[in-house]
This record gives sequence, C-alpha cells and structure tokens, in this order.
Amino acid sequence: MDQEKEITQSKAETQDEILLAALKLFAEKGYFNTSLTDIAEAAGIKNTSIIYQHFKNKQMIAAQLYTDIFDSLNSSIDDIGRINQKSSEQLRGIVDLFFKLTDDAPDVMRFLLILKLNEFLPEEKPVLQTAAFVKIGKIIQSGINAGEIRNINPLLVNAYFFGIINNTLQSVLTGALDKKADAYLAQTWLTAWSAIARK
Amino acid sequence: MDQEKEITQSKAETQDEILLAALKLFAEKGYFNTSLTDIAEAAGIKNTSIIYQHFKNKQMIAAQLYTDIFDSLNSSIDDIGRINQKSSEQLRGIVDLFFKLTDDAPDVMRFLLILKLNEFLPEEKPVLQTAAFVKIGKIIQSGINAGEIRNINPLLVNAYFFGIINNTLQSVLTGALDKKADAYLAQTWLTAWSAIARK
DNA sequence: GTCTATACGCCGATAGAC
DNA sequence: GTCTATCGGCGTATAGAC
Repeated sequence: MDQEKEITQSKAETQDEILLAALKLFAEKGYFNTSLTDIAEAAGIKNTSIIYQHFKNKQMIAAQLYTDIFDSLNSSIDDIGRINQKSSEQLRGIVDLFFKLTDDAPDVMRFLLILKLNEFLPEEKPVLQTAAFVKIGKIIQSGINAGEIRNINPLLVNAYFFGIINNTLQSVLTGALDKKADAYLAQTWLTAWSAIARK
Repeated sequence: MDQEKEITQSKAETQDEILLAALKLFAEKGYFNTSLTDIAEAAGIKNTSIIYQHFKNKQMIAAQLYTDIFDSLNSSIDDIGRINQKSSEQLRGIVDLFFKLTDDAPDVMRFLLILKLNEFLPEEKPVLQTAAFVKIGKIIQSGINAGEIRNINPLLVNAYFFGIINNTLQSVLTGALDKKADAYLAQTWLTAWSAIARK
C-alpha cells in the first residue's frame, strides 16, 4: 500500500518541488516575470500540465506559499512567546529568527520582505493583519504597558523597530551588505531596540 | 507659430498626461497589473496607438518616470547641500523633503519606496546607485568623518536611518498610519537621527 | 496518470485608411 | 496626425491520446 511511495515520486513530493521551485523563482524574478513553464522546468517536470494536477492555477501556488510561510512564522512566534516573558526578550527572539531565516532560507525572507504580495495575491490579508504580525503588535503593546517601550503610537514603534531590522535584512538579501546577516545581528538589534526602548 | 499650442493640446501636454496617468496606475496597481489600455483611458486618450507616438513601448514610459523622478530628487538634494553644511542638517533636509513628497505627491513616493523597479526596469541602476542616493551615501560618510555620526559601516548607517524613515512613510502610504506624514515628522526624525548619531 | 497537442484570451505593438 | 482594425506572440489553461 505504501509501496508506490517508494517506487515513484509521491504526489506530495512533486507538490513540494513545485512550491520550492516557485518560491525560488518568485523571490528571484518576481511573480509576473515567472511563467508556469519556468516553474515546471525548475521543478524538473516535463510540462506545465502536471502543475494543474496539484494546483488550480498559478495564483494558487503563490497562495499556498503564503499560507505555509505565514503559518510557520506564526507558530515560531508562539514558541518564542512560550519561552520568553518580557517584550524585549520576545522581540529579541523574533529578530534572531529573522536573521537566521535570512541566512538559511533567503528566498523565504525575500517572499516576506521584498515581494509586493498584494500585487498578485489581492485576496490575502496584508502582512500586518496576519496572525503572526498581529501577535507582534500585541508584544509591542505589552511592552508599552509594562514601561519597557516608549509610550508612543504602537504602529510607529513597529515602523521604527522593523524599519531598522527589515531594511538591514533587505540590504543583505540584495547584496548591498556583503556579509551574512548574522554578522550584523548584535549591532542591529541594539540599534533597533534602543530606538524604541524607554530611556 | 505658437498658435497650435493654444488650439489643440500640445505634444508635450499629451506626453505629460500619459506619464501622470501611468505613474498613478503603476503606484496603485503595480506595473504588470497596468495595461496600456488602462493608461490610455486614464490619460483621456481614445486608444493605445497614440501612446506609441510618444513612447517606444510600455517599458519606456516607466523608464521616463524613473529618469524624471530621480533627476528631480538629485537636484533637490543638490539644493539641500548648498544650503546646509553639517551632515545632520543635510539629512534633516532630505527627511523634510521625503515627508513633504509623501503628503504632496504620494504616487512619486510609492514609485520610489514601494515599487520593485528592477522587476520591470532591469536595465536601470538600482536605487542605491543613482546619483541622488550616492550623494546621500557621501553625506553619511562626511558625518562619520566629522564625528557627527557613529563610526560604523556607512551602509549600516544608511539601513538604520532610512529603515526608520522609509518604513514610516510606507506605513503612511499604505494607510496603516492614518494621519498625514507631517504629523509624524518631528518624532520620526528624532528617532532616526538618534539611531545613527554619535552619543 | 503522463504528456502531446492545442485552444483561447489578453495585451503589446503595427499597418494603413482617412 | 488621429483612429480603426488587426496582427502576433506569449502564457495560462484544457482536452484527450496513450
């Protein structure tokens, strides 16, 4: 019964390869510059027909990536929240995660930070309204309530903190900064935290 | 001789209307979601053929916008440099300009800050290599030399400072922050400058 | 259930009448 | 020099043979 899984590539494996290839190409060239032919080729598939056995259309490939990535991010943030209490510690955990992802899974971070998702996924929630980022908003709000973070508009706090973090990571992802993200972690964390911490 | 200019719309006027319509649509929906038909319609033109009397193709419309916007930015920065000596004053001038543009010409700022230009203008220089942004890099370098700015990698300084500025402006442009950019100027400048100033 | 072959629509681009 | 009419090609998507 499980035998077929051994002999030929399982359905799930093919699907993963399509998703992986699509992620890579979207991150590299953008959604609109990537054709289904490109994806099939990069996934080691003979032609585009196969893709339609796994996904309704091109957009649904992107939608699946969106779901996978934001779900995974959301559960990572849950983990971080379970381990840490203080807002500063939780934010630090998130920053560590973002820097690690930038080095280990740059295409995921390009999808998150660089692609304009609403251009090709107009139905999906904007990034700030996803479960993961709503949680980040709550972490910031607790930090303000606890007196750890400056008492200003939480959305401004978010803009300042992640402005520094994300712009630094974007510079790494585009090659403007030439070392691994990890090399800039300590200094960037300090700067970002100082920008929002209560003096 | 100049008479025709009065009677019908001059060639230059039509061209400006096409550029203006294109800028608006690109900023709103993105380059790939905007068809030449959309542009013609928004420019009050009967059909797309007219566009081809003013531009070689769709991409050249975007290229013209790119040139116009970066040239204008570059000369504004020259003006700022002429009036101010210290790096802090020059950066403050640039921040004032960016906030003003966000309120007065949001589509220009969307073009600058939100669109992924290299997706549809692969030939053009990346933003950081344009004359305007090279000058900003030099302002930062002088600030470091003069002891006004922390002595760290200038590209990091850039990432921190404009991370805060641009991310705040993006939040305004997307509506996440609901007031005019000007309402956030004082606080945002202080935060961004503190993030890079020598203590 | 894999792949060939092809349909179909949209959009960029052009030719040519008036 | 304005606009109609149309082309051509790419890229998505499907039908159907094997």
